[in-house]
Amino acid sequence: MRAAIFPPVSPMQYSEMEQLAELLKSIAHPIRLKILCLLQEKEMTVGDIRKEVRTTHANVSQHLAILRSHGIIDFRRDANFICNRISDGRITELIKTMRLLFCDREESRNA
Amino acid sequence: MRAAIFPPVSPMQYSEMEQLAELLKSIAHPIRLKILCLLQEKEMTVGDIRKEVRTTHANVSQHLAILRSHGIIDFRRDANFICNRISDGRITELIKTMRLLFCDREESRNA
DNA sequence: ACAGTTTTTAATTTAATGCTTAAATACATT
DNA sequence: AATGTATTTAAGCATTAAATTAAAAACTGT
Repeated sequence: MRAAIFPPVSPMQYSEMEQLAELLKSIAHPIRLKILCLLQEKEMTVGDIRKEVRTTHANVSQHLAILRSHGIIDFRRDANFICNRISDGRITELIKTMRLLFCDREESRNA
Repeated sequence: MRAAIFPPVSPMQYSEMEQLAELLKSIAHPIRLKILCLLQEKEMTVGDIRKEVRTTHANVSQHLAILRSHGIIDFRRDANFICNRISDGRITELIKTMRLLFCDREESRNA
């Protein structure tokens, strides 16, 4: 396999590492990860999500707030309902990559 | 843009989400992220890493232990030096993807 | 304006993380 | 075996994160 498919990656300033770590922390939770996977398919309300996740409405709402505060998701209001959706395409890509690397069977495990 | 470049991704069991969240948590720290970026290039000792990171030897060692306990890195002994290196190719891929998505300038920001 | 949804906020408790310091272990050299 | 260097471990403390519960907002329909 060739070495230079990817362009040279940028340096790694500490501030960049801090920002990236912040972002990763915000998605490094089983419920938030699940929420992001669900939102890949369609927009969903707190209630919709709660059905898939086995916790309280309040808790789902808190997790959504965390994702929102990091600009990862977005919402629109429809009457009483708040429809949440992914707002940063990079997150969609990242989730896809992670699922390919770590959730699919026995693949791409070598350097 | 086409929808089906990627093969269908696997389901999302809660246990899988938990595992993945664990893994993400272990890399979601600025120092550990920096360590992983450094180890992309070459193997390094605690001392080598400490020069790049501005913290104590003990602290670097603790962060390395966390990465080791998740099977992300590996080491070999050379006299009293311990040379650390990445042991899971999927992590290399993940780091590369993240740097492309989030550290390079102004790119790939749209869905 | 009142009752019925849906969602958010706040307060509390509990658990997990991260850093610092100091002491211990592992190996090499003399 | 004694000293020196590299690394790890352990204890203590401070900070942050997560879940639960209860109360408050935001909106709809009557």
